[in-house]
Amino acid sequence: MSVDHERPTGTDRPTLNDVAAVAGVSAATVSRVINGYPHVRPQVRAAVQNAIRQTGYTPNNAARSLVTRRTDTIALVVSESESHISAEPFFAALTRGASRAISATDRHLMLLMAHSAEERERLERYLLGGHVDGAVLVSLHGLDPLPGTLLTAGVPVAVAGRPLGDPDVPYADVDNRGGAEQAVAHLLATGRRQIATITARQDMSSGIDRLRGFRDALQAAGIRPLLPLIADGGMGQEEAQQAMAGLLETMPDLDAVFVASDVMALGALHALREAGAPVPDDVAVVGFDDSVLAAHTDPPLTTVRQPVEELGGALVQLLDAQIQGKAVESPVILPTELVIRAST
Amino acid sequence: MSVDHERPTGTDRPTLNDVAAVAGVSAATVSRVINGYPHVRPQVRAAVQNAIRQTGYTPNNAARSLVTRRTDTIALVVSESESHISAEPFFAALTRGASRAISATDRHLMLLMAHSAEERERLERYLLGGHVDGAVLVSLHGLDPLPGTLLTAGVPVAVAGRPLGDPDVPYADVDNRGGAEQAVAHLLATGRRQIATITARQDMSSGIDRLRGFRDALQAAGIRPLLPLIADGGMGQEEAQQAMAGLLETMPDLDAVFVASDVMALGALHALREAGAPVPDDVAVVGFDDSVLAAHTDPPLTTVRQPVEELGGALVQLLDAQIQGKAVESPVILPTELVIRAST
DNA sequence: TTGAAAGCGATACCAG
DNA sequence: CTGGTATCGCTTTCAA
Repeated sequence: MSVDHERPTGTDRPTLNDVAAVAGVSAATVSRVINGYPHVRPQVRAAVQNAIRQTGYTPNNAARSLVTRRTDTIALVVSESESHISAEPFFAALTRGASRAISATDRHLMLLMAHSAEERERLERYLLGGHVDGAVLVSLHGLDPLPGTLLTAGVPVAVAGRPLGDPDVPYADVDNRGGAEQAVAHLLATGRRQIATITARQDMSSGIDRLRGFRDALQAAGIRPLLPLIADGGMGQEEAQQAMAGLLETMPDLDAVFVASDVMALGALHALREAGAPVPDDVAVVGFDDSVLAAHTDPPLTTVRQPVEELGGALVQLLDAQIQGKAVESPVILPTELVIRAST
Repeated sequence: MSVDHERPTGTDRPTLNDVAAVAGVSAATVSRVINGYPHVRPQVRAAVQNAIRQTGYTPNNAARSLVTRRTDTIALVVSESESHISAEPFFAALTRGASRAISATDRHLMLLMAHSAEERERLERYLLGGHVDGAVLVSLHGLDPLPGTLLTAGVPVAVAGRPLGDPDVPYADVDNRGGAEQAVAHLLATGRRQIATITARQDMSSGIDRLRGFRDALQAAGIRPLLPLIADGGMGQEEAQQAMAGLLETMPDLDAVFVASDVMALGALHALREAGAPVPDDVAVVGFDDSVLAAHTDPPLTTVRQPVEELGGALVQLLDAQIQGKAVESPVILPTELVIRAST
């Protein structure tokens, strides 16, 4: 209960030597106990563990990392521009999954967001500086050179979502193509034939793959998707709403639409309501993501659920393999699942 | 392009000495340049900066931290149980705000989530172990002793949301009470008089404060809120829906309801639709949060916007003050704003 | 099985 | 204004 001489911040934390003194052994032995080195007499081990408890010792990460050259830290890198409102649930779930996997291996999660070009540069320097044992990269845009740069510098990398550029970088993704196929198959199974799609931006693999799945499913059913049935929905709800309105005008006998995201599907629902086309009686609607929105739209939205949290875990495993020098089996593609609600 | 002898992870990064050698100065001088120490000749400074660029040098954090006893790292601590879907946008926005503020001071953000009691303990040890310069605590439950523990151990702490326990811990919060008052004032201004509320769980300050604001506003208007007009909405949409149904039964001449969150307000809207009570003609509804949902409900929801991203920034500032030994002005209460839509 | 001692890379004090 | 050097706390040979 000494009150005077309070140092700024826990200056007086016990060190390895303090523990060693209490246990009556050398610092080296304490270190061995802490790191689970096998050849230590049980008695000594016990004594050391006692001393650790008594002193309330915690290893100093900096000192440890200085000599081991490990940081026990994994970076999760998020580009700011992606943190659109609609992407937040995705980001949150991915983070949760990654966090869980990271703590399971007794490491820590550093969250790196670039809010500007300048920070983007700082971020790159940091990652190259050996401050983390690996990096999960989320939401790369177009042909971002970052993964390649890191890999050649020897920094383990795992990318969320199929990267558009280098196909050799380890990545994990949800089965966007398969999900789209499921959605279309479901529409076909319920008797729809004039099926349109509203696509998301085609500069991300998810957008591309969902469109591809759409096409594949129709082709497999012997239907050639008509070009006018493919509308660019941009990213947001409003754009999708306009796209839907456009589709209705061009193709009045349309009976179903597969929309590349739930938020966009919401826009489509609005357009359909305005046009007086009942859902699902006139037009069936399928979204993608199974976001919170989906259960709450009117009518509730049939959509494709993607295992985002698992994706986070898979990405960490991809890093783990690289760190441990094991064979990396990339890509990891996680299955999606159709969630049927009232809109179809 | 040497392929053999690939060391595990960038083992051969340049050090301070390498830079010093290239620049033809001592390591001490290089250090001074890096840390912006003023008394260095411009020429020398330039030479050093050149050498840094040439060598691609990045300071080794571990080594630096070992001697400075700073980590340049701020922890963001999230209790797992809070990461309900409905809380995700809050969490995402807070993180973004904190991240921005943290990088502004050239530090890094460590994201710590406790997924179990065991991990919760590990987390506490970690924080106490001096591995971070400060911790932002999100979503404390009830009377969590963590902030107190950390503070007495000399670890700077900032809590998101008014903590129920120790009132002396530095915290920042949005003006839940004021927001509720605004909401009720708006209802009163539009002629409503039979105003009910559906509260959120009363084990978090946000729930308590929103109810308090509701009461205060009515009292200020000379209306004594009738007890039957206060219904416990628990947390979720379903519970709120039931609560709304109950309210309608007890108080059939109700003309407005203030609901403690948007998700819960959605439940209320459902109940009202089922009861055949048009919104806002029969009953006006106000939510809280201005979440993504709010703009998309039917009708779009009047709600209270809270500056969550700013909250994240404020929390970091609170830590900053403590780290720098300046006076900490806590609490910081950020203003809320009424967003009027079609539900009122 | 254990101890002694040499660093890991950067900072900061003390000379000069 | 700049250089030499002790030091931070821990891991890891090398000997014993």
